[in-house]
Amino acid sequence: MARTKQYNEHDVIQKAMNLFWRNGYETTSIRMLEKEMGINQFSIYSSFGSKHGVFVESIKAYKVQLNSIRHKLRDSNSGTTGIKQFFYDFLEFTKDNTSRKGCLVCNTVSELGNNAEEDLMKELLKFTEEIKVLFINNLKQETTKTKEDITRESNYLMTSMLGLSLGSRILNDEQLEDYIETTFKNI
Amino acid sequence: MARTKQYNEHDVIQKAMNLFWRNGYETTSIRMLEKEMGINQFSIYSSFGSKHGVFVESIKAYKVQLNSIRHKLRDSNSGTTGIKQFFYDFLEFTKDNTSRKGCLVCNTVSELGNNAEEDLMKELLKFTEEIKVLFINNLKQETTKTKEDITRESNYLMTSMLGLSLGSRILNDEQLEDYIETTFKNI
DNA sequence: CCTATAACTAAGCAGTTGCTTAGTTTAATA
DNA sequence: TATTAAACTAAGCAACTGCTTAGTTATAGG
Repeated sequence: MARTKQYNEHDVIQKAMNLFWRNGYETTSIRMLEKEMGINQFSIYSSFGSKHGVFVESIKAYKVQLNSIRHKLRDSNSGTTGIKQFFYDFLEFTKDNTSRKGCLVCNTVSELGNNAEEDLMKELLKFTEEIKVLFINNLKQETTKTKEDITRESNYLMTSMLGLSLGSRILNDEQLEDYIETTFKNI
Repeated sequence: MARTKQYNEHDVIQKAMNLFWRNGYETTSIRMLEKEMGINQFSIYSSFGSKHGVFVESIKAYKVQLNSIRHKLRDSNSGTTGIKQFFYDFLEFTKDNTSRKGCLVCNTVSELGNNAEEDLMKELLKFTEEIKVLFINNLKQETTKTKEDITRESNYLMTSMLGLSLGSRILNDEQLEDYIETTFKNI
């Protein structure tokens, strides 16, 4: 016996996520979110509780969006070739007009660092671990690799992704290709 | 015929730099700088003009501080071995008690991204290019490498440093060692 | 010892931050 | 159709932002 919401929570979080992705957490104000999400502050707070709450939901939405390339990696059966393709897929994924905006999770880890709330940081690092597990599974497809190789190379690849994320924001296509091609010469 | 400054501009910038390094640019407020630098806002503004001005001077101070390991790389004559040592030296350089705080330049590029003032971003990217030149000079010491190898691998190493910077803030020593060792396996 | 001038203090500026709340509108149900 | 509870609007809150300025203090040179 009451009014119905005039917005869809999923839709407005998608818009919030894109704003956070472009600007980072701190630089994105509630007023900016209001405009981008197209709803009043009251609605933001009644749906998500706080700016932090909007961000947590945005991170969840980001993970879902990343599933397109994550599942491709999960389902690939070509060892390191599949991982290399994931690196290239990621570059496509982060494209934003002329430039790239990196990985939202990596950007956030970098921006908030030790100042991030513990729960949030835990969630962000869990995400990087999940990617690493996918790397491990693909590395296992390479029959020549020992257990030690796989541990070492998965740490290598995960950290390389951090470099690719920041690199994607400031380097040109040629430099990025050099990076990816050489990265996979070592494994 | 007037009073003398009660502080040394070099000293207070050193303190400001450490605060920016730990917290990032946006999170560091003038009030925090006041406390850390031990001088009044008036003095900050009369010496450096603006918060941005304090930051620019802090970046300069950072570069000087990095000279300790940068000159070691410049003067090394052992090809990729010298570069690998630079990676390890960097880890030592960024140590802050138990954790590491990454590279101030990389952190800033990541935080400010496209929102950075053009001059500042130019200065930051110039810095990464300078490091790349040192990599190139060391790669040239490897007589087997072609010109194309050197271009490709210098782009690779420069981007790998970005990964090391962010990685240093969130990974443990074992993971970082895995990363560095694999990075230099085939180059 | 004066005096002029720069260094300094601390209060205050307008604008922004995340968040709240009093009052109004809407629509599903009785 | 009337009721009622949630959705909504917009004004406002205290705390903070970068920065300024009126007024005080200290000191190098005359």
